[in-house]
Amino acid sequence: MTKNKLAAPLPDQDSGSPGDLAFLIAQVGSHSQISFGKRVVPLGLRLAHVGVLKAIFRTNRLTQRELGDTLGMFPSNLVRLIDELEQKGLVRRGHNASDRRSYTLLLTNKGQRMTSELIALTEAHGDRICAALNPLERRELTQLLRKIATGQGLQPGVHPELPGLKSRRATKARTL
Amino acid sequence: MTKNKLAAPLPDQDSGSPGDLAFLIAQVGSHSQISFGKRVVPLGLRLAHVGVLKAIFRTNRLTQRELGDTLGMFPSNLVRLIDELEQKGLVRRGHNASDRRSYTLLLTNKGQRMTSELIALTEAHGDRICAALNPLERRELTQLLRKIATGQGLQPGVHPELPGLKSRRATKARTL
DNA sequence: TATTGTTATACTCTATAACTATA
DNA sequence: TATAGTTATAGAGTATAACAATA
Repeated sequence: MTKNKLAAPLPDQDSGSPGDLAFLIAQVGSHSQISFGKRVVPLGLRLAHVGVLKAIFRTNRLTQRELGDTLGMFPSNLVRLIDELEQKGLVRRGHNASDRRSYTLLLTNKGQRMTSELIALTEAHGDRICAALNPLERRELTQLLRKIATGQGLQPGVHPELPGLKSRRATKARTL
Repeated sequence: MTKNKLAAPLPDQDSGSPGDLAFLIAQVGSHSQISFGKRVVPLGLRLAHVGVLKAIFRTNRLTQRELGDTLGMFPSNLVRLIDELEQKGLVRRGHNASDRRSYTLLLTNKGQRMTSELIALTEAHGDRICAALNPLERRELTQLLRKIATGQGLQPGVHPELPGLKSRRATKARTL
């Protein structure tokens, strides 16, 4: 039998201090990401796949190396990711006439349809996340977060992954 | 020699749609988390340690099981985390008179000093993250995010970890 | 019989180094 | 000699099952 001696009074904990705000940002952000990750599973994709598809969709004819630099991923890990997307028939490695070492990454037709579907899914997801906010509030939130993002030098469209804690590589990234 | 044929025009990408907002939230949130994680390394801690210390600090005399439920962690993984904190002399496993199977987790004096230091660090961190916002904007942002957080049913003070994608357990969590 | 903390282990993901084929 | 992609593998982190002590 659990005692459950309903412990200790709770100190206040979101007093509106900068620290609490930073935590709140991380908390809501993480929730948004996890929630989206779940929505994408029925399509047979993981979050990482989505990032790659989006990047290929936006910047056409990227090389694997360029894609890795842009997303801050290791080329070695990108290989399997692209392999998987290729096996699903979403991405194609096109041969490069001018440099036979490298491939250019292309979306197949199926890949383009998938990307469209992902965009729709993203909108639906965003709508649920922001359900508590009216249109004006959403615009305000967007502007506030954009200010932070540019202030912090974040690459638009690139989601920094967590384990990058160790040694995130210098990113000669191009802008997406 | 890299060709670097500065590829393809860039479609617009933060048009302010709900999907873009959800992405922006996740992006800024992830950045905040990574950045804080780096700041905590010099103290010899990882992000997970901080979460545990905070939780023990807030709710006194928790049991490992209770802590695990609250944070949504597996008891097995909590063991090593507590081991590490105990080895650093920050946490102590106190014996429980009424149930000799379980321990109650306590902060040592050193652990309390560390927690104070962490709180100061958190404030400094938040201040840097929000550097681009004036006090009024910070209050606005806090309120907007709080609306989302409560709307989404987020546990105050509990940061959902990413890999929970798989099968996050039903949390009989108590409130922190 | 059920529960707390633990151990051992499988699985996934990230990071590093070495190899090949081109340049 | 350097670079693109690949392979193999080390290293974290997360999840699951089984066990000893206690209830």
